[in-house]
Order: sequence, then structure tokens, then C-alpha cells
Amino acid sequence: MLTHRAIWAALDGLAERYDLTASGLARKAGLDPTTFNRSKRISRDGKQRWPSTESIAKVIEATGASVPEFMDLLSESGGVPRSTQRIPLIGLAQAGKDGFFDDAGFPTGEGWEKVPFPEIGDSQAYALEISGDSMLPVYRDGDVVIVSPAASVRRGDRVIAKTTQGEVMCKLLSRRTLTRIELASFNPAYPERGFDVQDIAWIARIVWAAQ
Amino acid sequence: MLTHRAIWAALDGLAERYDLTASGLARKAGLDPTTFNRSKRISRDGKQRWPSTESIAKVIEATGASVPEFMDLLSESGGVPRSTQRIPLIGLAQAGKDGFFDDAGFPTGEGWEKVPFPEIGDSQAYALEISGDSMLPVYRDGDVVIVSPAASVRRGDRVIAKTTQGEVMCKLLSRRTLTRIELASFNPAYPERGFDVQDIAWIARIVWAAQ
DNA sequence: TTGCATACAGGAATATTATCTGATTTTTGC
DNA sequence: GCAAAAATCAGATAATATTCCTGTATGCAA
Repeated sequence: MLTHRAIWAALDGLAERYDLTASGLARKAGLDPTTFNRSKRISRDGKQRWPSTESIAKVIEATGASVPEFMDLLSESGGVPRSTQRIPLIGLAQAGKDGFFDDAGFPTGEGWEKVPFPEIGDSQAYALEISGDSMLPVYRDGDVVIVSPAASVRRGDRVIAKTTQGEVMCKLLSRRTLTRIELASFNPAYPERGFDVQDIAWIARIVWAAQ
Repeated sequence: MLTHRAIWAALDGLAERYDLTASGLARKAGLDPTTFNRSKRISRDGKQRWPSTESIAKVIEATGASVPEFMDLLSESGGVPRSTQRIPLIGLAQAGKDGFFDDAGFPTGEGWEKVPFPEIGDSQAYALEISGDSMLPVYRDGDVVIVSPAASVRRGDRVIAKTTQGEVMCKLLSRRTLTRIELASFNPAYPERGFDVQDIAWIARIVWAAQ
């Protein structure tokens, strides 16, 4: 949500990041130094005063900050979901200890590591929507998996493979030698299948799955 | 860069995405229908007129669009770097047909839908690293799952649940009534467990999983 | 301490945006 | 095709943001 509080907090954050005060930021942007005074953020009769879009454009321009950078500042203060999100991470084994969650199940405390999400790291990644029940219980009908054709594939990885015949499969890479590739099914009702390396057109690793 | 042209193009884009006209968008946001008229975007003497920040906040709120979504629209028109990646998507059933992949397994052709990734939509999301084998075959030791405590939870969802005793579990929500919650294990070797609703502190849905 | 620059509160003047109103054009529904 | 509704334009007014001004406080250097 784009709130009055978030906007002003983002402006303050931008000033701080570039080692400026509120008035210094305004002056640098060619605006009157009093434009961003705290005393002017709420008018006498209690109404919220919003900075104009043009003023925001000017301070972004003047500081050399990018628009996404300003968005990040909005997020920190206003609950706007971040574009380049860093999310807290702990191990499931630790999660049962005290001090990691509040009563509503939201993460709290200092014990969390921060990791960037997503880490696709592959501009060629694509998504596949799973259909059918042959991938159960791991993937269900309608699940979406993110596939990275550029990622390296190792034994045990969940993969999408295409045969030279044109068949596309979602499998588990169970064994790979110089000449053979063995692909296991997630669903034990389906048998493992072996291929000659030259019969496989390509194999790509599944990096993420929507649940 | 946040330009006059980009802002107006983003507003037009937002209206189009929600199947509204410029005036319809304004009306929906509780603004005067003429606020976004094209005839008012440049004043008589040639000066640029910018919509106010408050008006932008109102249209984002009214359409239900997120701030990052509006940013995307800004990007498309104004040369602002994109915040959220859009990746190509097709169904697994179609993937076997010709024309979707090149020889190396990279997506090609026109048949792909474009979807934003990630769609966390929850600034409170966090990650858990799975340990142990009790979640096999769905989650393996070392897998990372993204958990959204704000997401709604339904039957069949994969969830993290915490009991009032402090136990944290990764399970499948198999049944939920007003008084009881039944949680199934992914690993058939482990039995299903039932709880009284008041014995469960919180349940949060797993939205993504690293593979 | 004095002089100077900056930050910021508060008020008044100015500039800009939103609203209101009426007319014209376009779209929608029958 | 016709009537009604919506969209748009254009001008005037109301509301709001910015600018300009004064005054006070703070920090810094001589």
C-alpha cells in the first residue's frame, strides 16, 4: 500500500542514504528547502500533505537514485512488497525453539539469516505448468515449476528432459554415465526409464516449484 | 527515470489492464472522472501537469494492483529497469510439441505466456531449510521452502504448522473442520496426525520450494 | 563570544492539481 | 438506428502543494 507514512519515510530514507537532511535533499533537487519540512507533512487541520509526483521525480533524479531503489525504500517503511526481496531464513530444526515466531506465525527476533529471493540467476529460465498425476506426490496437477536450462544438472536433481523423439518428461535424474541416462519417476507406479545419451536432446534442472 | 510521459503511460496501462478508461479509473478511485483527461496532461501554456502522489496511491488501491505492479507499468513505458521478472510459461503437456524449445533447451517461439515471477505478494514471507527425511519424497534434506504466513490455507495445501506445545511441522493439510485439523505426512511411513484447533498456534502455507 | 551556515517551525503568497459545470463526442444497450 | 450512458474537452472554482518570508535553534570556525 502506498501510504502517506510510507512516502515520507521513503523520502527520509533517500536523504539518509545520500547523507543529506530533508532540507538538503530538497535543495539538491532544486526545490525550496522547506518543502519537505516535517512541519508541513500534516496541515494545520490535521490533513495529510503528500509531496507531488514531480517533486519525487526531482529528488530521484537529483540523488541519482533509481526508481527501483526508491521502491525499496518504500518497502522498508510501508509494507510494500519488495522487488528484490531479502527474506529471513532458518532451519526447520531450529524453528521449534522459542524466539523465532510471534503468536501469529510471523518471523521475529534476531536469529534469522537474510537471503535474497528469488535467486533465479538465469535470464533464460522459464515456467512449466504440470498436468496429470504421473509426478505425484511431488508435483500435483496445476503446480508450476521454474526450469533453468543453463543450470548444471547432477544426480538426484529434479529435471525436465526432452528426448530426440520429442517427448518431454519431468523426472528425477537417478544415474548418469558417459553413455547412459537413467530417469526415475516421482510416482512409484511408473517404472524407471533408461536412455542412451544421444537419445536425450537436453536436460534442464527444476530450480523452484510453486506449491 | 520517472518522467511525465512514463507516469501517464503507466496510468493508462493500469486502466487498460483492469479494463477501464482513464475516466473510469479515476471514478473507481473516488476521484473526479476528468482528473486524468488527456486534455489536462499538458496545460494551456505547455507546462506538464503531473498527477498527485495521492491520486496515484488511490488508483493503485482502487484497482487492487500492487505497487510493484505499477512499477512494472512505469518500466514498460519509461525505460525504468524492471523490478519483477516475467518469465515464459507453458503447460507440460504442450512442451512436447514443436516450436517451443531450441536445440539447447532454451525457450523460443511465440507460444509462451508471460507470467511475473516471483509472485510472493507477502512482505512477511520467510524461508525454512528442510532437515531430515520425514518429508520425503516431496522435500529432501537441504531443500528450502518459502512460507507465507499471510496466505490463506486450504485443504490439500502444503503447510508449516506450529503447535501450542512448540512443535513445528511440515505437513499436508488433509482435513480441517471448526474444531479439528488433520495433518498428513508426505512420507507414508509416518502416520497422519490430528489436532484440536486450539492446539495449533498457527498454520502457514508453503508457496515456493527450491528444488 | 561573534559571525555564519544550516535546519526547521510557522505564516502568507503563489503555483499547481482536483473538482465542478456544461457542451460535445463516443460508446453501449436495446 | 436510436436513446442513454459514458467519455472527453474546456473553462471556472476550490483545494492543496510549493515557494517565499520571518524567526528560532543548533553547530562550526575564527
